[in-house]
Amino acid sequence: MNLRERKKLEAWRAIRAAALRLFDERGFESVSVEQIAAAANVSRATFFNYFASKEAVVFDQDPQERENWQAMMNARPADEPLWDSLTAIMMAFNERLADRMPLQRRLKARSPALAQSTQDFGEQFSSDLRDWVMTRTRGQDEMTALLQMNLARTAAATAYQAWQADEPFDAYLRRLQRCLQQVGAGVATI
Amino acid sequence: MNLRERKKLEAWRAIRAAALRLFDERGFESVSVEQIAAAANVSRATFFNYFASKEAVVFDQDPQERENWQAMMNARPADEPLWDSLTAIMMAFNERLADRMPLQRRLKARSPALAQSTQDFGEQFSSDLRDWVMTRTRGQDEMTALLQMNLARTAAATAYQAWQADEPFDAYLRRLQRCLQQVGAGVATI
DNA sequence: CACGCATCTTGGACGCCGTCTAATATTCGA
DNA sequence: TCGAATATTAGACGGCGTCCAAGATGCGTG
Repeated sequence: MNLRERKKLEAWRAIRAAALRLFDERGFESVSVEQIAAAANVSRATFFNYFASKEAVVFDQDPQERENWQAMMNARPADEPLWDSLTAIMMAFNERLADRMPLQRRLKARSPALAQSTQDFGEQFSSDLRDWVMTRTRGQDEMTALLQMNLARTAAATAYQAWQADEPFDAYLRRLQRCLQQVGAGVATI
Repeated sequence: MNLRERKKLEAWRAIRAAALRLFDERGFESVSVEQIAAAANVSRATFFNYFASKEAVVFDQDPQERENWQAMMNARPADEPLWDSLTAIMMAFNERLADRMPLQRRLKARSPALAQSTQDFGEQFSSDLRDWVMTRTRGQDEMTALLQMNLARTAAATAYQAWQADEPFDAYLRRLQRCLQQVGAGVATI
């Protein structure tokens, strides 16, 4: 790793750390990008060099995390049924969010603007997942593959919605597992 | 209906009509809220009195439409399985979008900012749908109800994603039907 | 009709976001 | 060691979304 690359990663982390600290103290909307930049000892322009928006600093993943999940995807055996791969990938991805998700959730609860934001932890992950699914199922029924991928994401979204304020992160994970199973088994009769 | 209420509806429609026309001519980002307001003969402040954001003017539904789908939801028989109700509601809702969805899609295709926006046609609809589902399944397994609702939305999202640029609206509707059926039947093995 | 009241509209100002450019600083490769 | 590639920065800009106080418009009552 270059000195340049090391510095980049360091700057990225400094900005995000400063931003999350300030957001946690004062709330998302009461902190301006200028204040974040100042706290991280960079200029406002540099902030936007690393993050596309103020919301992105809450949702973007550490650049090194990306390599992790990409490796995880590629490690799935090629002959595994797509849905089994998807559930395994989704569970593993979410387990790794144990430390960041509660904070992100607290911020969302306090700030409507952030909650409304379409952005999500999934943004980058979903993009990579889509690529993986597409190469994994090349030549087969494309829409069904797309559908299964979206179903896996919906399972996560539903478990997240059902996550009560006072519950620990584990409760979310257990619900995610249950949602994935339910979806795989077909719609229940209610 | 009051004169006041009639004027309100009229203003809402004038603003939206002007906005969509301008967006279609010049693209979403090249039209400012000021220009929309001017074209609709209202002030900039009035625009924000009717629409919460520039994106909202693309995605919000006509106030009268809302009564339609609410009536449709409440018309479902109480003893119908939830998933059957959801598929019927989702199909009927989407059929009514025949005229607006192609335009909205064209705008999205031309403007990345709009495409990225988390907003959706579903925004208001989903909120009402959620309320309907919650009262409809009161006392039963809440998470499963939530899950089914989200699955129906995912079916629509997937059909939308698979909608090729040159296809007519009907192709989207047919795919939506197929997605709903597939989800109801359980995940296929790929 | 006349009046006061509620609601809607409007201009103007404000803070902040996100983009851009041109100049400067830093690192890299040779 | 030096030129090329890349990162950082200040500053300016347009536009979005919010706010307020003043004026206009429709409403129910006497």
